[in-house]
Amino acid sequence: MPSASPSRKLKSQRVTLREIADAAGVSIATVSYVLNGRGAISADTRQRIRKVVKKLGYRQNQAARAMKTGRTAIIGLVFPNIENPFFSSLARSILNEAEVNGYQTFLVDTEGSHDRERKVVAGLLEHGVDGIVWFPVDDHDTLAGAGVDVPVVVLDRELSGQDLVQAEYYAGGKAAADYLTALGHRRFGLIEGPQDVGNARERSRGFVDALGDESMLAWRTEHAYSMHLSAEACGRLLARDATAVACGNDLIAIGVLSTLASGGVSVPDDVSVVGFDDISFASMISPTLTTVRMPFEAMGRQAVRLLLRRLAEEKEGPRSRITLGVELVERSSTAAPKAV
Amino acid sequence: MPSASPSRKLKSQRVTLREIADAAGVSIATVSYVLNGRGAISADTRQRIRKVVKKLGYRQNQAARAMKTGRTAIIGLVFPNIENPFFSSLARSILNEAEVNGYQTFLVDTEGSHDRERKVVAGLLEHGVDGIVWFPVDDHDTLAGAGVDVPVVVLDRELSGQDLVQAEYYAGGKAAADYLTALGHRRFGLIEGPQDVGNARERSRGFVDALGDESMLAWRTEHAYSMHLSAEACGRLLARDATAVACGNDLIAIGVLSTLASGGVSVPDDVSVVGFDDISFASMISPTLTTVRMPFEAMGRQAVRLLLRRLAEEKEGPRSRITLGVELVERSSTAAPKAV
DNA sequence: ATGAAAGCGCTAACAT
DNA sequence: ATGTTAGCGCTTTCAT
Repeated sequence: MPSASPSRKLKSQRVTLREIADAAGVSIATVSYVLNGRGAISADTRQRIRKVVKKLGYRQNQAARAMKTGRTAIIGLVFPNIENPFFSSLARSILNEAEVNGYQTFLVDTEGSHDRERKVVAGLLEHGVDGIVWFPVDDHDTLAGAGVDVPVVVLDRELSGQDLVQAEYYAGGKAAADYLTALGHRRFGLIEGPQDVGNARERSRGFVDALGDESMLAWRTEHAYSMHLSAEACGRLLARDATAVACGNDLIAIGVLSTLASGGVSVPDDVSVVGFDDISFASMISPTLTTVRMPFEAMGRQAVRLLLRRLAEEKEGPRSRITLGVELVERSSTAAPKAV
Repeated sequence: MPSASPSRKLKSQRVTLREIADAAGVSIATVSYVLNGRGAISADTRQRIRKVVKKLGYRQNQAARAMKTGRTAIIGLVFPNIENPFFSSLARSILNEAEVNGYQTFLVDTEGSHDRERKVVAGLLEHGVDGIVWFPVDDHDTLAGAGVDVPVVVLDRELSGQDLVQAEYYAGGKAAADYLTALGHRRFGLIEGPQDVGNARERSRGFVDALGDESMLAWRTEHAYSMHLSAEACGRLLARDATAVACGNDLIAIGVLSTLASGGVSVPDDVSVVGFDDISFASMISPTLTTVRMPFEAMGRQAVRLLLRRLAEEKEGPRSRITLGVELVERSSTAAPKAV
């Protein structure tokens, strides 16, 4: 055996419970108690320990803690694309609410891929996340049967059997239509978001239903998952056979504004444009965009709270569905149509 | 003692090494070896174990692993505001590079506060992150003396003694000026980003230096951390005493475009506008924005790689500084000035 | 009011 | 080629 070296300490420079206990002349149990506010510890020892903790710069080792408690105080956030301002706004509010509740958040980007959804969630599970907030790529439940054994809250998608937080898409579409018809518009164009997800379909449905008279819809086209408008959409737009165009989301609307501008069509004089979401850019561009505001802040907050509630109590029990209100924000991309 | 109950299993439903070992008729060490590709295990047992692992849906427990190895395979990402597209682009590339290397990422938003920088980093450290990628609020090193005992890579800020990844701000400013003068412009306006951070100062300095002749700078004003332009900037802009205006970043440029549009000033016919960063919106708005492209992808990748290199080898050693090139992207917000 | 001690699930020396 | 075993740092039950 090697000679017993007097100098140890070569290992981890991180201060442990043991060292605190020694320095304070108590047992590690006692230190643990005061750190976690458990047990009955005299004010005296409590103070002494607190002092040592501070002096030595002790930090709890959450990994060790997790091994005993089975809880990591980590949640996973699974998003399709954080570069999209819609998602980053939502992510921000989730991050914030998680932190307020003492949770760290793993953020993973699925890049719109089902395969990646499975893969990244597996990684999350290895790290023992206590729960997951998931914004699925589309309405497909890629996690079904993937052995996810922690609570999951789904955002904005329609997956059966999952806790859900969403917004009033249908009402939002309706609000846009009502607003436009109240302004006097009678000939509409509609550029929908990708119709493979329920919320985009609902937005469209709300809009079209509210129009009532089908003949008022001059044209309707779907926008693919890409930055720029389709040739069809551009043609429709510049043909000017509608006095107002509704867009499935603000990104589309910004593309529309851009196309219209380069085509020499004036907004809102020649045509009105309304978006959906109210991403931060909607109020920064020119003209500022009339749009239907998504409750980002509230959605993120509710999603985290719902998750934490599952963690704390009702592991089982009926699925919750929280639906939050939307609101039309009037800006300068809309106006009454010019008199014919 | 309670009667030995035949049914155990009430505890953790998560499959452990032990269970795999039992099912495969080997020791847990052997399983550990094949899982980690260590030791010399016969192809036969290896296969048998792999099969059992799959069948039982085993997942490594990273927390337990971390306790032994002292490595969590987690990095922390500390950002001022992920809602800002500049940051979300950078975040995305970091997230991606981390994952490629087998790391999970804690994302925390400091909301531009020094206090929060300290606070969130403490949280990160409790969870044992192996390293941190930090985009400081400004050039102030709030973490100095905070007892951060893991490698840190700083983005885009000038903090002494830290590993650093940044871009050629000065050259970018210069590129904008050179481009504009080559077009024939001689009267410039400059709206700088907040000058309390070095990179904004460098952008301005590069621009002004390249002008050479001071008299060519008709006016110059600073943009505060807020969404909209100052009254001063608006006045300057609409006074039209410059044929081209350079902006400290794209967000400012978008505000400028918007102000100009509502003031009836045509871009680029009446005045040219150039931004900085090339956030995704720069090419979506109208007119599309001429700007200096930041190498988001490369910066994120390099930052993570630098961090991992520190983790793997040179714990000590001289600080690295990686500076990445920028590039002017010509779009439709700039043109030669109208003949006088 | 405080302490002793049993693990949580894993890795890696060391033994065989 | 494979098994035994000692912890990693913590929480918590049970004693005292």
